[in-house]
Amino acid sequence: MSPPPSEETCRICPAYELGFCEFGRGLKSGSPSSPASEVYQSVHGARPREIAFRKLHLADAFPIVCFGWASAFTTLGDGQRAVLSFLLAGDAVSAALLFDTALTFSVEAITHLSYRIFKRSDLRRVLIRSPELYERISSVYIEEKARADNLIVDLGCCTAEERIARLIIGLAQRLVKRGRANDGSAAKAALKIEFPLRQHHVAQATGLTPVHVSKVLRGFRRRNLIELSERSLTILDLEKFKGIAHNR
Amino acid sequence: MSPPPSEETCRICPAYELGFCEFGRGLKSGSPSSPASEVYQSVHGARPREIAFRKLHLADAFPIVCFGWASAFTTLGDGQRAVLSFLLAGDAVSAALLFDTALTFSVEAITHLSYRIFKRSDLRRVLIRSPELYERISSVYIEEKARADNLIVDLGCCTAEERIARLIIGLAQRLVKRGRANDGSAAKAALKIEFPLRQHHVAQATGLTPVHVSKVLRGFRRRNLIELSERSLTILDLEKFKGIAHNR
DNA sequence: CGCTTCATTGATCAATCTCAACTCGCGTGG
DNA sequence: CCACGCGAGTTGAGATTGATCAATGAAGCG
Repeated sequence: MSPPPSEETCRICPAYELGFCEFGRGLKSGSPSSPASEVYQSVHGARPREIAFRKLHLADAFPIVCFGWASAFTTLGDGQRAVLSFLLAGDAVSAALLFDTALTFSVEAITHLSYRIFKRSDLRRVLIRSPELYERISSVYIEEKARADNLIVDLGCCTAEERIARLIIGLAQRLVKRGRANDGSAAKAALKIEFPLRQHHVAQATGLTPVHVSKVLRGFRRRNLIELSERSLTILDLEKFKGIAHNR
Repeated sequence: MSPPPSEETCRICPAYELGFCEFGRGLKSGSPSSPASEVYQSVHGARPREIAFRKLHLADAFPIVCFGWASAFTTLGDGQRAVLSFLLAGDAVSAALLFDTALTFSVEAITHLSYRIFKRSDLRRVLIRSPELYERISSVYIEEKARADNLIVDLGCCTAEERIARLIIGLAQRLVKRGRANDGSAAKAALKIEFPLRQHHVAQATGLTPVHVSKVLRGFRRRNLIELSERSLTILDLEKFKGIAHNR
């Protein structure tokens, strides 16, 4: 069932020409000693709905997403899933994997996915010598933690509308930062992004029911706040939409 | 209003005799070069309800709690608070402070609090040379992140009863691990811990209303699951109580 | 002694869930 | 080519959880 790891999927990786990927860019250009050559890395792929990594045990690997979307989730006793975060191209699967072999969650491909696996042991060795890489990894950790804390606040304090709006805006901002969507500042009002998430993904990430997600999204559409079709989403009125997300 | 930093509060720190504190133990004993002496650290205190650290900007500091309980929280636009975690003696305030100067949340003392502030720049320098310290800091990060992820799952999937039970059990386990409460394995059934949290703390940490927390706790007491008085909490039937927490 | 914080309790309200039925599109096997 | 099943989304009715509002009492503290 699992597809052969293919070089091909990785050629369409948006960061292919930059080096390894978003993350690995620093390895290639930055430091004088060019530590990139010391860090073994291999390419892998996964199809939609395939589990790329299972919770626990993951040997000497530090994987980074190069193309596609994935969800990091845990399964509860009754089979219910909780999504901890969505992984986009350029995201490390987990900063914790630099320090520990055990992954604390599972990863499922949402779209076709391609990722590279670096060797943790190599990476750690290089990390000590390369201040630039050290900074890069620090910022991976910091952003990861900040997003987790943010989600805690959302789940603890926000209504369904707010949670969903914040999720969407958060994803949009991450895409904009990576140049995968044009900032609303130019077109002012509208902001269009790819959006391969199903409603059940949104539900699992916001702690809501798929049924309720459907109703809230329909509400957004009826109020002409967003447009949603063909796996892409347009925020029609960015200001007003942010207003919903930042109510409190 | 802020109390003078007092050496005295720190003398009753349970880890006082071990070195600096739970965390600093490794600095003193482990490495041959005894890097402890290189790391500047100062002692501080805070009274109940005092804000020990405010969100953003915190210079060259890496603080560690030596005595007491504190809450790490963020304030929303409307003044509402969300508690991200409770800090116990031996906890670093935030692993992120090793990498970045900005604290992403505020910290309020719940009980009388004493903490030590290490210099991040010193710590980082030592960190590179000392594998033991490196491991220690790694585990701080990993546990911090695991707890955050865990809370996300709780808030996303659990009922009020489950959330509160899980919070209590989580705190009990942390105290047991530090030898601040005797594991239920001996006494089998009951487990008594210090519990300085007010119901509004529990509410902010579980995303519930203080009113509802009161009702749930009363329910626990009426069913003889817990006993709660004088700032201490006893889990009367650990098995049954865990059953409530692990329903899903 | 009076103020503030904390906890409790009941009545009512609102947000979200649950259940169920239905549609649509798509891929598969006959 | 068609029938079928499956996953995804929609919609409505009713149930439930937890929020809100309000009143009260107890405890701690200056």
